[in-house]
Amino acid sequence: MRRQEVSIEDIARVAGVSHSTVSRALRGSTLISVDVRARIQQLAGEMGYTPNAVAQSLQTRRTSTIGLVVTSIADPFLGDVAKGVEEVAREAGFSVFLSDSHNDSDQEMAIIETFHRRRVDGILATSSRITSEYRKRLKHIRVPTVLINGQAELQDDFLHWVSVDDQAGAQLAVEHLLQLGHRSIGYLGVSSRPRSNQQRLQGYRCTLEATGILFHSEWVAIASGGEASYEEDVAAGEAVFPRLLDAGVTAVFCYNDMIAIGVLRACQERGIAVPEQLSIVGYDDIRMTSYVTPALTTIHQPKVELGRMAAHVLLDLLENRPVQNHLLPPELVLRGSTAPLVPVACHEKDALGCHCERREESQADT
Amino acid sequence: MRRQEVSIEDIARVAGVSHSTVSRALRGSTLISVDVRARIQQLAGEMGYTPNAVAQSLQTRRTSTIGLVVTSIADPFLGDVAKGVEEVAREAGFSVFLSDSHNDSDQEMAIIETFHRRRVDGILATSSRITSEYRKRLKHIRVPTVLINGQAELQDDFLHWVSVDDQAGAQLAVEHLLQLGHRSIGYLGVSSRPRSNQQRLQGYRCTLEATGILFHSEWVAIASGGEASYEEDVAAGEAVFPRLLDAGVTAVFCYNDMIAIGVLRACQERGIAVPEQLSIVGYDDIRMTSYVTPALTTIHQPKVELGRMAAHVLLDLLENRPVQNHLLPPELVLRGSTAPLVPVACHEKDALGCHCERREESQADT
DNA sequence: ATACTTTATGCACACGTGTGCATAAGAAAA
DNA sequence: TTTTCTTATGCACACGTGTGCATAAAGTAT
Repeated sequence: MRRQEVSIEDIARVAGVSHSTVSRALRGSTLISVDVRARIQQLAGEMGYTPNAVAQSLQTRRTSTIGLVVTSIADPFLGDVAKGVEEVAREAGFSVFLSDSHNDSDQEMAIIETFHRRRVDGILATSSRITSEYRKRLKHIRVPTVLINGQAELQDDFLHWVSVDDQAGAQLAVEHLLQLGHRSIGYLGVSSRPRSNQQRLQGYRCTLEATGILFHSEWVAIASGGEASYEEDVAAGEAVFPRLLDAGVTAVFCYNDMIAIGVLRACQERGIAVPEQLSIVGYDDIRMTSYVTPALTTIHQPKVELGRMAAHVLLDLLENRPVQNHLLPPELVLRGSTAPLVPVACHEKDALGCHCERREESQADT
Repeated sequence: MRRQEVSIEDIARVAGVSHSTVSRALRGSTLISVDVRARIQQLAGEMGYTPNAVAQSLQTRRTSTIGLVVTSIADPFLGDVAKGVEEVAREAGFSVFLSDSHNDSDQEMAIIETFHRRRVDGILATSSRITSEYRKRLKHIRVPTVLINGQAELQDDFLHWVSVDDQAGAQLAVEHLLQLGHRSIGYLGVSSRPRSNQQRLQGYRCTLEATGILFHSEWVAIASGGEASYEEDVAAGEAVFPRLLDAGVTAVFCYNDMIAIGVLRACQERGIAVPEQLSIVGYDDIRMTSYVTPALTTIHQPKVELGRMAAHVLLDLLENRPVQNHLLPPELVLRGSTAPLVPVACHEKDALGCHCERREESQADT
């Protein structure tokens, strides 16, 4: 039923030569005389020859293929990363296997196993939480691997990585809020992505302390979520935020943009004006941040660049070029969810101050 | 450097049998005696054997691999579709090659060529604009192909497809607006995705005419965009909307959610209250629609389901099962961007009517 | 004991491509 | 003409796996 593909053997038969000659001619070997070479190449075109990459892979022991594991391809953050990866890979003649782990370690290991079975030349994993047996297995199969924004501490020399500097990002966020005059700044984190959460919390804490502000544990709340989905993050932000509010913060730095949107919602429900009464800083700079009201001030992660960089490191690794890990700098993006702190004695800024009194009335529905 | 993988030949040597016996034992063939079978399977585990899928593919002439072409993996719509595809594929033991065409026909053809070279068992293409030479080539290489929300008219019997019913979606949108009392309803479309735009326009027009409303060409505006990116759509909506406004529409049905957000922005700039003064309906139901203000009423496309369904059709095709194309039903999702038309003489609905007076004040910042 | 069936295994080839080595053909040198 | 060197080509094997067929071993029926 399925049409038989034409092989170099078929071309050889028609041209009256051996398959070796055809193979060499098609690869442009100078061993073959120019006229024969030209004739065979033309013939290949006419006969509609398409090289069989599977056979080539078996022979050369290289598949020109990389595996990309993501925690969720429906996550726009990872969509951007994947775009960068695919772009660089394709340019270098590589194809990309994509697989979605649902942020589950077991599934991720199964995916790695499949990739290994398919003899991918290298593996890229995003936001991966690498367990110890996982690491052992990776070490055993010896497939070059690069982690993107990895969620594990890495001391092994066989695992490479490219990440955005979480601590620096947190510092940018907190410094921005400090500069606006805020002194009671909360942090709203998550437990489902332990490492980056830890890093951002660390950056938050250090920056505060460097300014001489004592660390208040009640200013920090960690939402214990499951598999890190979109809707979950919003709900988590919405649910956990009141705790920080009770602690009296005037600004919140959120683990990511979706959490921040959750906080934004909680504020809308309670009639808290953003940014007049509360400043909010998100993290990631997903597209949505430009379109919510108010638009979110956030920390930009270079997502596509992250993917590109990781792919480059992996390709270098495959060519046995020297490589090094990369820590990319995040950037502060100013939008509309942050504003200067209104002084307690508000004699000069009465236009803003008037919001404070009617905090509890502007609530109606639900 | 790279460790040598263990092959069935290696296992055979250790077990003192031939590689054929190992091959059969590992595949659970009853030709091999139970004890030998068990011993070999155990041995394979101990030696860390991982079957070489490349060699298997060469032999069986099946790669258990499908190629997925998307116009942009950074588009959250396609991210969802990809998720559905990957899910079903993996469950069936298939791996997915992902490639991004940037909505460019030439690149898409190049990708198809690569997929063919890699001998994928089947191809899935999303939102693809299939040119005639493209179709010819697909027909020639005879790789089973399923189109997802394809942008071309299809009469060939070798091309299969799964789509969401655009015309029905448009009908839902327009009927909803009619029910709210609107009679001057605009359509804001795009030229970069001709087929679905045409279908939605058609549904819009038919529904209006079925209600006895004449078609006004000045109620329709088509934004002529380039490669269909996110930001472009918003800008297009924002730029083109004034034309419809001048035509006097009280409601707009938009080609997609991003266009609708563009319209929303234009309204904010001009101090037009949504939904009190203008109703807006989007299309796609991307996640963002829940988080903008007001939240967008829109037409939901079952994105993940679309991917799942397409993958199922493709798998059926590969198993030579009878298949049929699918037209999935869209759904209307009611949110906050649509409201009843305020009657010209507004004596009964004064709660809404009062908004009309302060149209021009509610604007402050740039 | 012989002939026939059943069971378990190996041999050899196939899938399509790449490449080291031998060699035939032709050219150049003696 | 013979020898040597160059150039172009084919032979044969390799990559790792699956499978039709032959066959050895063991069991069963005559």
